Order: sequence, then C-alpha cells, then structure tokens
Amino acid sequence: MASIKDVAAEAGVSVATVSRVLNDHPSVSADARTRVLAAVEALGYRPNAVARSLRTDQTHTLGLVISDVMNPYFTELARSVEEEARALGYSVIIGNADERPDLQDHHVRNLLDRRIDGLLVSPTDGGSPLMLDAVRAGTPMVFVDRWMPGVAVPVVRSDGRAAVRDLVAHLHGLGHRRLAIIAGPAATTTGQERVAAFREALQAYGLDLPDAYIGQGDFQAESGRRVTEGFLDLPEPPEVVFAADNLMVLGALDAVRARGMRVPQDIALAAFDDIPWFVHTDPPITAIAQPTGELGRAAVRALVDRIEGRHPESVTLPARLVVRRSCGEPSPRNVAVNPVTNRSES
Amino acid sequence: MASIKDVAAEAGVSVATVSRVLNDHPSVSADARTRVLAAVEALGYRPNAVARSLRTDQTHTLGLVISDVMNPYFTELARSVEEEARALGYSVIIGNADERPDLQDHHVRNLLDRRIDGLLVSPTDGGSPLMLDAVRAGTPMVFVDRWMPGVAVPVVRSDGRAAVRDLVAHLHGLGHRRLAIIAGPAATTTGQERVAAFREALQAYGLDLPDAYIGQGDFQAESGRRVTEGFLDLPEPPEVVFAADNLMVLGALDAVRARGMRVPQDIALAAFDDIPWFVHTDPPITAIAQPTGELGRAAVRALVDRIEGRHPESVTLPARLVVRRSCGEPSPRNVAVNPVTNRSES
DNA sequence: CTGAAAGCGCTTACAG
DNA sequence: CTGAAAGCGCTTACAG
Repeated sequence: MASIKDVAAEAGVSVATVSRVLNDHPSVSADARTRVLAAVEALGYRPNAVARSLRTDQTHTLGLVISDVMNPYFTELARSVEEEARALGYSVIIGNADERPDLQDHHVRNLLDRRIDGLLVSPTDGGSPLMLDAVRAGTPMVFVDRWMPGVAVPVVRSDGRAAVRDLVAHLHGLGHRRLAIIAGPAATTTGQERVAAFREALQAYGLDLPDAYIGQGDFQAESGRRVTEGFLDLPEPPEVVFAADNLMVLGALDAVRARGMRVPQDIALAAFDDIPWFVHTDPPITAIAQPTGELGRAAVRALVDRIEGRHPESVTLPARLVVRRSCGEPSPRNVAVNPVTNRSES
Repeated sequence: MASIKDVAAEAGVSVATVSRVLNDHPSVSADARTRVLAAVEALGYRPNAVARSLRTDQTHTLGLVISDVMNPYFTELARSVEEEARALGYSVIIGNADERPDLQDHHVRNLLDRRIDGLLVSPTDGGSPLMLDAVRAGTPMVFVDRWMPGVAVPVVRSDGRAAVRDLVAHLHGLGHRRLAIIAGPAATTTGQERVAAFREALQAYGLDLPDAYIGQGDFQAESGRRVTEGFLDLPEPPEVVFAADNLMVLGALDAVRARGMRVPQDIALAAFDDIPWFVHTDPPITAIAQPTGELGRAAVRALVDRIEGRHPESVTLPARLVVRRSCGEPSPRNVAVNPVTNRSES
C-alpha cells in the first residue's frame, strides 16, 4: 500500500508538502498541488487513518454502545446515529451489549482503547465503574435512552409519562381494571421509570399495582413469555399486560397463543416502543412510540458539541400513544371523550 | 491519559520491558513483571490501540458492510458476525449501505482507510470498482449472502432453491396457479437467484412466470407496497405474491390491507427470510428461513482463515421452508402428500 | 511556498 | 533478562 513517502517521491516534493495539499493547507503552490494530486491519483494513494489518528490524537470516530441490536428500537437508533454522525464527518463503531453489563464494559473498554473521540451509551446497568472512570477522565460522553443517575453527562431521551397516562386512560375507558406490567431490569432507568409512570397513572384512576402484577423481565422476548405465563397462572389474572418494550410483548404473544387464548378478548396487550410490524400483528398492537430517529440525531449533535468544546444540554422529547386493537375496540363514545389517544398512523 | 513511558518511569524500567510484559513476552524477570503490573494498575494504564496498530500493521478489526441494518435478517447476521469475531479476538466495524451502492463504497473506503484486517461484504451491486481494486490489492475479503460474480473471493451464503421448490409445491397443492414475485434488484445475486429459482420451480409444474408477474423491488418495504399495488391493478391479478425478502412483504401487507383485502382468502403471501414476528402477523406468514447465525459465523471463520494465511473454501448452507397460514390452509391430505413442507416451529 | 526534523505511542530486532 | 534505538505513516511548528 502506497504511503505518503511514495507520493512525495512520485511528485518530487517533500512529504510535508504532500500532507499540506491533502489537508487543504493554503500555502501550497498551484504547481506543487497539481503534481501531488497527480501522484495521488497515479498511485491510488489513500492516507492511513491510523497514522493520522496517532499524530492528531483524533479518530473522528464515535463509539455507540447499545443494549441490544436485535431490538428494532435500538437498530433504528443506531441507524439514525450513524446517519447524523456521517453528516457531521464522523464514523461510528457500534458495540452490542445484549443487555449484559459485562459485554457492555467489554465494548466500552475496546472503544476507549481505540481512542474514539466520544462515547454514546445506553447503559445496561446503573453504575459501571469503568464508565464512571471514563467520565472522570474527561471522555466526551452522552447517554441516550437510558442513563446513569448522578453522573454529570448529558442525557438524550424521551419522556413517556404523558403517553403512559394516555394509555391507562384508554384502558380504563375500555373497562379494564386489573392491569399488569412486564418491567425491564430495575438496574436500568427505563426499567424503573416505566413502572413508576404506570403506577402513577393507575393511581390517578384509583387503581392499584399489586406486586403480583409486576413481572420482572429483562427487555428480551423470552422474559416476556415467562412473566406472562406467571400472570396467566395467577388465581386472578390481569385483564391487561403492558410490556415495557417491544421484544417482551413478542414473548407475551407467544405465551398467550400457546394457551389458545385470544387478544384482546381474553387478555389485552400493549407495549412500549412501536415498530412497523405492530400494524400487522394479530391483532395490531397498541404501543407507545418514541421519536427514535430524532433521539439518535440529537444525541450525536450533543456529543459532537461536547467533543468540540461546547456544553450541550440534556434533551427530552415526548413519546406518544398509538392506539390499535390489542386492548379492545374503543367505542365511538370513548374516542370522543379522549381524543388524544386516537392518533391515526400514516 | 497515561502512556507506556509513564508506566516505564513508574516501574523504573524501560518502555521495552513494559511492552514485553504487556505482550507476554517470555524473557522478563519476575521482578520486573510485578513492578510493571503494579505500575499499570496504579496508573490505570491501557495500551493505545492506535499506536499499536500503526506499529504492527494489524488492527484486529473486521469490517462488515451490510445492505440494510433495518432488515432483521441483516441485523441478525451482524450480531452473529460480531459474536464469532469477538470469540476469535477481533472487533467488527459495521457499515450500513442502505441498499445504496454509493453508501456501500463510502463504507468500504472508510474501512480500508482504517486498515481493517479483513472485509466482509454483502454487496449491494454487481461490481464496485473500489472493491475490485481492494481484492486485487490483496485485502482479505469474504462475501456473505450476496456476492459479486467472477471475483475470486470466497462466498458464504445459503441456497434457497430447494426451499423455493418446496414453496411452489405447497402453493400448487393449495390450488394456486397465478404466482407473482416481488424481485430484489437485478444488480444483486440474491435479487436474480430468487427469481430464477422461482421460475424454475414453476416450470416443473408447467406454470409460466409472465413479465407482468415479476415486480421490480429494491428489498425495502416501500417497493413491496408499490409493486403489490401494481399487481392488484392488473386485469388478472396474481393469486400469490412471493416477496424476495421480509421487508417487501411488509409493504405488500400494507398494500393488501389498504384495499381491504384478506390474506390468504383474497391473495396469498409468502416471503424469503423468516423473522420472529411472522408467527404473529395476521395471518402468520409462510417464509423461507436461512440459517442466518450459521452464515455469519462461517463467514467470520472464513475471513479469519484468509487473514491468517489459510485458503478457505466457499460455504453454501440450505435454506428451508416454514409453512404458516398466509398461503391458505393446507388440507390434511396435502400435508401427507408433501410432508417436507410441513415443518413445525419450535 | 517549501523542506528537514521532531514526535504521536507503540514493538522489535540488535547488542549486551 | 534488559535497554537504546529505529521505525510504523502521518502532521506541524520552525527556518528559510
């Protein structure tokens, strides 16, 4: 592979001059420039990004550690992150934690070793010492979706409380009173918040959230199945199961189907995080949709701000309820009473 | 950030010695080793991977350029690739081409500039000059899923011909005679092969595949919708629409639903590539399942073989038909006649 | 405008 | 077993 030396020799100039034309430095004669460019072309020369990074101490690379690539929510997040990063001149390296703190730390360590310019994380747990160290050491960092409490790092996320209230209003209007939730891990902020938001919304209707109706999931499909089976085995099973993410509702559907039960006649289902397939499931699933693409882009902008020495603020965007048929058919009257929940999808 | 010099100073040895203990070089005294390790610990030192790569000309990194991250098939492929790579001591950087040749080349160039040790590609088009150059220059490369004809690069993919024959047998047994396909881009091997396999299988039943029944899609949902609308507008619409990937069948479902038609009563649907949601769509979708995880792992093994100087062979794994209800309810008799198509899902 | 030289943080023959 | 030194491919003051 041709190096800058080869180009310099071919063009009859010094490597310094080659470097200058490559970096658009103003003080290069037109003649030198054309000769260098010709040499670059002739040799098919491409600067070695590794060497450049070592010298400049910049990799123009962002690290993104997400909780689970197989979750369509995070896939979309990763896609929008890469898009925005590319627009701003950065590449991104994705690490998939698979909801495992050890894997998360593996990727954070790897990314740090590669001297990425900044780190975007959706933490799988509440307090990785490794990440705390990185923050202390001054690594530019931004949390997306999930965050670590008490750490001075900007957070870009969505607030689902209003949407959860809309959901509970919708369920209550449909006559449901026994509502259960498949929670995410308590070690994650989203795992906690969604339960808290659900509980608060229930309280507003004088409804209780008994412990038996809080199933401990891990944001992955299998846990949704397991928890739902537990709910169905209860002496008094819930009328509604709200899954804290889209993968766990898949598991819940599996469990319900395995018992030969029907949704929503025998049990209602709803989920946090909307995906295109929810329109076509049997029945279409009522879900809370996050502005995922916007979150990814905002997170990148915040991180690049930090990298370039500015001081970005945290960003919170609202989530919204998308009503479909998995909780029961709303009567026309209900729709009129609570129009906010009656969003149509385009 | 502490460098090797700081560690050397702290331990009272030379940087050479530090380097030796870090790389498990045998000739280091026990005393020096413990002092270095203590210094590493005290300073929280981590070797700079950029510097190491520059020096050793190895990045221990694989590049993976996939056609579309939002396609669950490729997401799963990416996940298995990363898993196997990690097991073999490599990291992977993913580039998402979004089915765009220009974006694909952008990522290939970026990856090459970063001096990745090897490249795994599922090409979006038939012949990127950039990739051809890279092959000629000796970059270790392996194609996954799709490949470029006439290029001396190992290919790891699955052969769907038998499964497509099973599908056509299934459809024919159900009484369907007018079968249409939503094809992928002709510039991709999978785009061509799936049409060819479908046509061949139809011929075995004396059925024709008229041009009007071949819709040109691009492997993304929107094209599935557009093509399906075209099919439905035909004077004699097909009885079955077979989508060459899972995203296009989503679009097809959208189109069918928008017309208020029912699957499979009004029109039957099937897809290449199976995903967990197909079990729960309305109706559950009959699909051809690839051994995706196995493909990803085999591709990594082949690439690492090449990187380490061995000469891996191409790998072809069979796909299989998974019958569900989107093509019509098979009668018991049909099932008995053609048991190979009657796979149950676990 | 241009080049010689230093240096980024490592690894690795080479001598001892 | 250990250290001094060269060198990977760049960029960038510094002199001219």
